[in-house]
Amino acid sequence: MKLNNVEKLNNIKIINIFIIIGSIISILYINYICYWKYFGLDNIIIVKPILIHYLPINYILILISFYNISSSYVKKLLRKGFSIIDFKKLLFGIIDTSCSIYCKDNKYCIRLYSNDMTLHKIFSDMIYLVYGKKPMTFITKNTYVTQLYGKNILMDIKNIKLDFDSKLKIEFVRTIMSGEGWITYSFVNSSLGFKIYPKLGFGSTIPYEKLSFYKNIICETGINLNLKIDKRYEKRGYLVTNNINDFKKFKEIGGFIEGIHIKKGIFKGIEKNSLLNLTLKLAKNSMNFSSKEEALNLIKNSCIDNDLKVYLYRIMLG
DNA sequence: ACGCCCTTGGTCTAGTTGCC
DNA sequence: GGCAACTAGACCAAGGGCGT
Repeated sequence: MKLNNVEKLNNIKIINIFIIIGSIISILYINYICYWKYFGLDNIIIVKPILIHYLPINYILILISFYNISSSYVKKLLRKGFSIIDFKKLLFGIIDTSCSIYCKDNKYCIRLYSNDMTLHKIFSDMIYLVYGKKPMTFITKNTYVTQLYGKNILMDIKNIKLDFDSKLKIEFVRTIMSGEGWITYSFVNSSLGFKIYPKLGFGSTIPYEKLSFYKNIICETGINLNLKIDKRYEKRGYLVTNNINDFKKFKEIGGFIEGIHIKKGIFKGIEKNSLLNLTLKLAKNSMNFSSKEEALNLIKNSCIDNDLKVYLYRIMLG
């Protein structure tokens, strides 16, 4: 019997559920023989240290299984009824904006660079779902790299006809924004103190034609990004807005994919959605700070609190 | 004319690319 | 996978438009 890729993903989930149940049973059993069965008996001294030694393994297994089950974005889309063709279009967005293609001797290497594991997991899951290939992810000095050799995959994706219904367009924008989108602040020292100006943008030193293409698609979801040319390079630039209505609209369509973090800069490590939510919160009350440090501390602490809440909420939901 | 604040664009360097 | 060269992804401060 040949399983299709959706069935394989579901089987991985079932295996992980078994690991969790098995781990919980073994923890309960170990606790039972350590603390109840042998409680008060002489051999507790021999039995207890050996068995307790195995306890962390069970907890680690549970954590790994929860992590495996919760690679949720691709599965959420499957549940929403996204087809293989839809996933191919999303892959086009990821490959076209976030990946590099290295070609030599008629071999095509597709590489995704990012220090955010969530994006790698989504990319790998999508490739596996659509083409049945598991890309290899490895760590280099500063970042993770996911790569696969696949001329056929590349040709197939490059030739895909890019037409979207509104549901797919929104996920397309969320996907490319999660890879190449950025959110940050300008800190300006005014007479009233330090003021912060949020910026929501896409890409950097991207060729003009490609920028126009993505500007239009993003615009069709109600988010107006302005095209800025970086004069250091020939017809290259980025998209950016500081209009809070565009931030609101982006939040309305779902914002960045959950779990995507800022790659570098002063906000490195903060979840992009946390900063987006905080920006919308701060926009309601114009805030001045006595120093840049004060502004930075407030932003970072608020985002870390929010990340923690989201994390605890996810654990509660299992 | 003044000053606030949005916009522009130069600069920096960590992350990415191309080659091995 | 490792490494050197290069550039993508911000960062930051000056310019200039606009309201008073």
